[in-house]
Amino acid sequence: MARLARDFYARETLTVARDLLGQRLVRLVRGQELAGRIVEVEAYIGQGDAACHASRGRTARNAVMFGPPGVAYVYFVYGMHHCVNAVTEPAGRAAAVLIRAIEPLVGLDVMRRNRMGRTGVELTNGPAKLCYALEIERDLNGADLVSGQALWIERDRPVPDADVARGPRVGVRGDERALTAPWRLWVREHPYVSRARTTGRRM
DNA sequence: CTCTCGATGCGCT
DNA sequence: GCGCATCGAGAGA
Repeated sequence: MARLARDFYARETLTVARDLLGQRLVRLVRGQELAGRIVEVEAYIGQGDAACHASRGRTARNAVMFGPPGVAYVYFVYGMHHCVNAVTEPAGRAAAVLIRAIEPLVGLDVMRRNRMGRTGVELTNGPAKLCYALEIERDLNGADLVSGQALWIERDRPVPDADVARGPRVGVRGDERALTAPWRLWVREHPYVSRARTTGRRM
């Protein structure tokens, strides 16, 4: 399967987010391939987006968002979890797509071990869960998804418009626009989409 | 099923 | 010090 190229990521973030649905996230670890189909994403769009880590300017943590597209932005949050993004738009514009859920396709036995014996949707139905399953940690921050040998995205099965659902992002803080913008995209009715919490979530 | 709450590291104010 | 782009255990219904 063909890897997504640099120009795929260089486009407008919402377009990239929408087109990432259905594609295959691949991780190579200890010679073993782990892969899953992307079924839920969120767009974080530049310094004007109050929920985007880059909204208050460039720092050591968010630096890769300001760089070239097609690079992994991995961050550590809540003192124990990692989340992974694909950097979008031309260098200088800080934006990225958070990968929130995948459907496991390859290496389920390894993912199960990485998830302490959990199975089914619990393997990868959340942004931190999928990072545990695929062994994605901060050493992959800045990894090149286009030419790297540890993490990349392949073209798989595009999702038709009729199957794409949209809504507000999960767990974000910020201004009214950040809380209400429908920049979370997912595959409608897909079982691996993360559980939308009814509390602790602001809209 | 729903909801609450604690864990825990670190970048930023 | 504060507050997180979260998760999972535990309680209650």
